[in-house]
Amino acid sequence: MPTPTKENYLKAVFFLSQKNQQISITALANKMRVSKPTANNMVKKMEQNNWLLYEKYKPLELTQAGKKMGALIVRKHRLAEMFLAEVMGFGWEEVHEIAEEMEHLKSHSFFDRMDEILGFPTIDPHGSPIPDKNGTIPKSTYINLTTIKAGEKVRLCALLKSSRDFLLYLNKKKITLGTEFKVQQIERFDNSFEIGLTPTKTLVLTYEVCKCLLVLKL
Amino acid sequence: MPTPTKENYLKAVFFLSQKNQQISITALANKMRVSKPTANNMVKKMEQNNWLLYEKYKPLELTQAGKKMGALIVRKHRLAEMFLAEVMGFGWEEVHEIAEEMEHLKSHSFFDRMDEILGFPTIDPHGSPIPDKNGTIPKSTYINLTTIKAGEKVRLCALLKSSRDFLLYLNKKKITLGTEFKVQQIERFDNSFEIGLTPTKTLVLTYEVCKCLLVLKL
DNA sequence: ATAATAAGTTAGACTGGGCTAACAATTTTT
DNA sequence: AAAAATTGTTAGCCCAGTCTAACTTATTAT
Repeated sequence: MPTPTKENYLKAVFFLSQKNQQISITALANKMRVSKPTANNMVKKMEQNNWLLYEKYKPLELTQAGKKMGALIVRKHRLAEMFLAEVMGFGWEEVHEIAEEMEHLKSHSFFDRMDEILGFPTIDPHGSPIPDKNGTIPKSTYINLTTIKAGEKVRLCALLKSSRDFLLYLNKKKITLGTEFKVQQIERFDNSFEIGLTPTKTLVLTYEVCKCLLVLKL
Repeated sequence: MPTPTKENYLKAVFFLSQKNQQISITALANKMRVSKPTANNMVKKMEQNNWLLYEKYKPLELTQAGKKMGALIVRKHRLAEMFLAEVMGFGWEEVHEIAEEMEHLKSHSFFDRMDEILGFPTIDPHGSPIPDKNGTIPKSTYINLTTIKAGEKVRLCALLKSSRDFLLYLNKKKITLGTEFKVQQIERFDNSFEIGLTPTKTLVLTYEVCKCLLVLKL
């Protein structure tokens, strides 16, 4: 039985390996906010657990078993988030922190029941995919708002960032998943986007914000 | 922040002090299934945390703070059980094990929301009282089935034991909280109770079983 | 009152998860 | 190619939570 601590390391490697293909011990230490020797030490244990492969000065690489375990932890996290939002009425800015604790619960039936109650959801409240029971992650076809040309209409489908501040910003602007809008103009100087939510309501989004929004063209 | 381990020790002392007024280190060690030195060691730490008072060879005594903390863990446990049963549809024989994990979650808002959704329940699925937010436990007025005389009618209100086997036994006999019945006869030899659930359906309960049933006279 | 039993304690060891300080190995920069 | 910066490792320490073996102190029984 992996401890919550080990699960968190595994999750960290899992997420890092989804973006940076190169994961160093140092990167892991930074992500986990521990010292390098601590990360080093843990990597050796994870290797013994057969979760990953590691050779000195080479990038960490998850094994198949490691990838699956990582995905299953993410599954628990996202199912919990969805349950908290949909069934318990929490806001999308509140669910992450609670799910961070819940993802370490061992009871399978608890998560299975949540899954069932939710109708086997495929995305969490931030639009992130929920891995299935085998650890397979549905491939998303969403595209980044920054790739959209002026004049096009889109629907917001997911976020690349789910920090509390960002989510509260979106709340303030009344932007939720499913919100549809038209890119009216893209400012040359700063790459900011002027978007039209309704015929009368327009909004300016900085490039920083746009980078975090995943949409589908309508 | 107390660790789950410390919380479990506290809970153990809390429960033992509700029955046996005399709680020894040995009793705690047995309850926690650890060695005596381990229990001894932990008691010293709990003393430093101001959860209890202890003098060599004298019984452990919880402080006010310790009692409150213990009650609040029990509160989390029982709220969770109630939520699992009422909202998520788990059977009363399934909830304990899951709640055993959930009681260590730190998120206050999570438990507050459960409480709200459940309509601020005062008992859990086994009829045990749910301590309030101050750690106060509603005093129950239920009486033991064994004190009932033949001929009286009662309603089952709580259980003194919630082991899986016992709960499955009650399921099989179709006995739930709220079930009403009449004590038809008490057998001299073995103190077994013959009870009438409906005019046509009677059942024999051993004394062992009766000891675990708390009822109200009708 | 003494012997037997039970309860509590001490000492020393182990694992998991952390740390710092110092050093070694590899890359990068110049 | 040499110097500088980065990355990884070792050694030694810490705390939490656990153990066993051996010992001390009470309690109970005779």
